[in-house]
Parts: sequence; C-alpha cells; structure tokens
Amino acid sequence: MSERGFYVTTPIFYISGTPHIGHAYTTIAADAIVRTARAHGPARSLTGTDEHGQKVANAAAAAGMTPQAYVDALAPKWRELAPAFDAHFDDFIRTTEPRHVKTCLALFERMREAGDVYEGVYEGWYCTHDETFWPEAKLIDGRCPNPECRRPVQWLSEKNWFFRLSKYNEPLLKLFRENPNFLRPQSRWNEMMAILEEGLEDFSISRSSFDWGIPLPGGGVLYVWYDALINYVSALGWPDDPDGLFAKFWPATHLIGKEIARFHSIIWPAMLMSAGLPIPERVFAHGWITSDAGTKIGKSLGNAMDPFAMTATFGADALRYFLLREAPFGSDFSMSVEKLRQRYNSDLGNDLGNLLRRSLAMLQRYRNGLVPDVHEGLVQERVADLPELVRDHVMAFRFREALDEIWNLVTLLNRAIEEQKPWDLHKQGRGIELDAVLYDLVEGLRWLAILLFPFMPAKATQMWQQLGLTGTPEVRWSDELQWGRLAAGTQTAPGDALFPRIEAPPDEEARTA
RNA sequence: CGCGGGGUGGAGCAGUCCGGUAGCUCGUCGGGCUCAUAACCCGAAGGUCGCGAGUUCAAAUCUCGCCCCCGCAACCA
Repeated sequence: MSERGFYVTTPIFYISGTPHIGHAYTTIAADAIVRTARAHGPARSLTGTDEHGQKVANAAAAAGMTPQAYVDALAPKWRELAPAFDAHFDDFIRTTEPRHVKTCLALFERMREAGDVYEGVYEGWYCTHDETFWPEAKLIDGRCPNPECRRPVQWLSEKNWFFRLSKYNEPLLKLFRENPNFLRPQSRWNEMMAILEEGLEDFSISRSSFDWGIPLPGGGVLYVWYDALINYVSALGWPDDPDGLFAKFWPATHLIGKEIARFHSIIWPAMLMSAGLPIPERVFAHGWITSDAGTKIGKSLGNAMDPFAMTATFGADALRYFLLREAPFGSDFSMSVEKLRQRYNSDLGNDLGNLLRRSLAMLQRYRNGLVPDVHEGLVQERVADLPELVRDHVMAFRFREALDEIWNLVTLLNRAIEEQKPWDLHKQGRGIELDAVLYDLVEGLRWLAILLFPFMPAKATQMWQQLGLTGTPEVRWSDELQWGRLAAGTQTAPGDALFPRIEAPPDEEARTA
C-alpha cells in the first residue's frame, strides 16, 4: 500500500426509513474491508444519514415537529446500526451538519464557476401524492402511472438550477471504457454503459417548492441527491481540509447497493469532474438480499428480516460471517433464519469452534495448557501465502473467496489432528511429535484469529484470549503473520464454546418485522 | 420490442466474459477415530448443466430461436 490511506464509504441512509438487513449488509461489508485495509496501512471509513428532502419535511409536519427536531430524533437509531453489528466507523456524517452544508455550497460554487450550473425551468407532470415528476410518455390516460395511485397529475414548472451533465457524457464513456474496474461487478458496468450510450441529459439540482434542504444564496434549496452525494468529501473536510484528511484519503472506494449505481458511477463522478476533483477510486455495487421465495426484502412487502433480532439469536459475528460467506459479493442471494442456522452450526460451530476447543483441550490435558516449543514444518509451509491471498480477495470485494481460503486452514488443522492422532502420541510417549502437532494447532489458530478479525472481530478476539494472548488480533499482518510468533510457554486459557450449537430453529418472530 | 437477474446431482450455489476430464457447501449412505460443541477425518452414491438448432476436433461456456421463474419500472442498500 502506498502512503495514501484507504477510504471506504457506505451510502448515507435515508433517515426516515427503517434499518433492515440490507443496511446491515453494506455496513458489515464496509467494516470487513476497512479492517483488512487497516491491517496493512492507514484506513478510514464513513457512514451516516441523508436527512433532507420533501419526504422528511412532510413526515416531520405530520409528526407535528420541525424537520430539524424530527431528524434529530431519528438519527440515533442509525448511529446504533453499525455498533449492533460490531462495525466501527471512523466518522458518521449527517447531511444537516454545518460542515456538510459548507462543503455543498463550496462545491456548487466550483461547478458554477466551471460553467456547469445554469438556471432553467424545471417542469413536468407532477403527482402530488407520489411527489414525483412523470414524463409525458409514462402517463396512463393522463394519470399517475403508479398502479397504486392513478390520481390525476398536474403540470408544474419552477425555476431551478441545472447541472450540465450532458457535457460529461463523453468523459464518462472514456472513463468506463478505459477503466472497467471503476464500476464492479460487470453486470452493473454493462447497465451503466447502456445509459451512457443512450446519452445523458442535464438535470435539476435545486428545488424551490419547499425549503427543507441546503439553502442556496439566490433562493431555493439543493436537490436531496445532489446534496447527499457530497457527503463523501464533506466528511473529509473539503475544501479547507484542516486535518489533511482529504489529501490523505481521497479518492474513496464507494460501497453501494445496485439500485443507486447510476448516482454513484455517473452523476457523482461528473460532479467531481466539474469541480476539478479526483473521481472515486472504485464503485462497487453489491446485490440484494432476498427471502427464500426470491422476493426482495423490503419493509413495504412486510417480509423484512429484522437483523437486530438475528444478532440476538446468533450473535453479530455469525450474521457477519453468513452474509459475507454465503454468496459471491455482487449477486443477489436469498437468506433465511434456517440457512443462517445451518451455516452457524456447520462452519462456525463444527469446523472452527470445535477446532479451537479440541486443540486447547488436548494442550490442557497433555501439556497443562502451555504452548510447546516452536515447530516449523508442513503447516507453516501451507499457510505461507495465505495472508496475501486473503488480503487480495477482500480488497477486491471477494469476501466469499477470502473466507474459502481461510477455511482451507481450518480444514487443514482438523485433518492434521486426525492424521497425527495426538492421543496416540501421548499414550506412546512420543513427546516431541506431540509437541509438534500441538504447536501447529495453536499457532495455526493464532493465524486464524488474525485473519478472521475483519470478519468476526468479537469471536476472533475471544480466540485470541483463549490462546493466552493479550489485546486483540487487530495487528499488522506483516508483523504478526510470521510463523512462530506464538511464544513457547504461553499459558492458554480454554473458555466457553465459541459458537455453541443452536439446535431448534428460532421462533418466527426472528424472521419477520 | 421497457430494464435487469436467473433456470447446473435431494437443497442452496460456483463455474459461463478468456470453449477442453462438471466443482463447492449442506443433506444421504458406508467406513474410521475418540482429543472435541452427537463434533472431526476418509470414501461413495447422485447431474443428458431449461428446450431446440448452429459454429467447432471439442459447448454448461460462443451464436440464433424458444420456454419458464423472479425482481425493477414506487427516492426501500
């Protein structure tokens, strides 16, 4: 890694929504990647809330509150999201904070100076109920095309600021063609290329029909999406950059859901180009989590799995593991409490948890829990290239592949026990061979704790402590993933089962919201 | 012609871009072991890779057509 730090962001969450498994997914993935990056060099992560827009204003009015009081009341539930999943973010930004307002206005000004912001008339058929403008062609019998609405629409027009997005059509095409990795996975790249090839149109970046937004000098407020995207640089202190964060960490890696790929891979880069700032390093749009029936998880469908309830049953680390191991990152996948339970029992309980327990139990029984002399050999050879493999996978968002590699070590150690049969070595008094196996096991487990820390920070720390180590496995990989760092004579401390078996499927409450 | 995803052994999925003995997890069956969370290890059974045609020495993979499932088209990550 270069001197420049690694910077990953989640989208900022729309404040009046309800946290669901999808938010947890993005949050967890961002946390795993930043923890991995931090094991190699400086790294920073950001999440936050998107608090402007007419919907928020309306909801606040309905609740009899000012918009500010309303968002202040809702912000805590989003702050609690990350900690509930053992995720740690270096910063949490709210779009109502002064630092964000300042940055937005500065960026707007830059774009205007560049000649990319101009005044125009924003008009179209408007459905008051849905708060949406519809193109003429979409209307059905002159009414709102939303099947659940179908109300009459009215012609609205207001004077607003427009962003000359069309000017960046060619530069964006060039970007996509020359740097296919700018947007991953491939399916999203294809989709966005199609949009670019169709041609981009300028769009309105301000509103004058309501006032819950960032006020512009000449009147009106910024369009909520325009304002929202800027959070990624306002959190770094641009343009003043008092702490040098922008210089050190920009450009970012944006982790998003596939439905907002257009905003992050087309509009946002265009805005940055206009302002003369570097575009994001990469945008990765992950897939959606669906229920067993293959239907999308969403509050409106009434099938949202409550991620908080799931952590109550299985623990945050198990949920983290499941989400990152179950499917290739980027595709949709379905989840259920039953699937989670199965993976929990087989991968975590049987393979990993049981490995730790049986290893420490033998060490306890045969060597009073003291780590024997360092043994170099086959296991050492086999794991030599593991850290690099895992790191490369994680940094390319291949979480599942990273975990597959790590699990190869789990299997290797379990197999080593079967093949070496420590209980026989003990009975036969073959102490040197017994020490060799036992060392391979505990040192292998130490490696596992370090490698698994980004995925399961709490459980990896428990492993660390049972191995008799102090602190946490949050260490520099280049320093600590050296075979033989586990010192002879270390007193191990076997403890509770890492992942106690969960037999009965949890009640239905855990799977519906 | 609205957009997109998908159809691979009992279940869930990789593999498809860059053709070449069809792989993983779970489950099932058999065996081994007894350190361990009835866990672990080994082996086996089980698939004409949705259908048809084409290209090719060779197709799950490329081309064309068709069938079926699902999501989006509502500011839901």
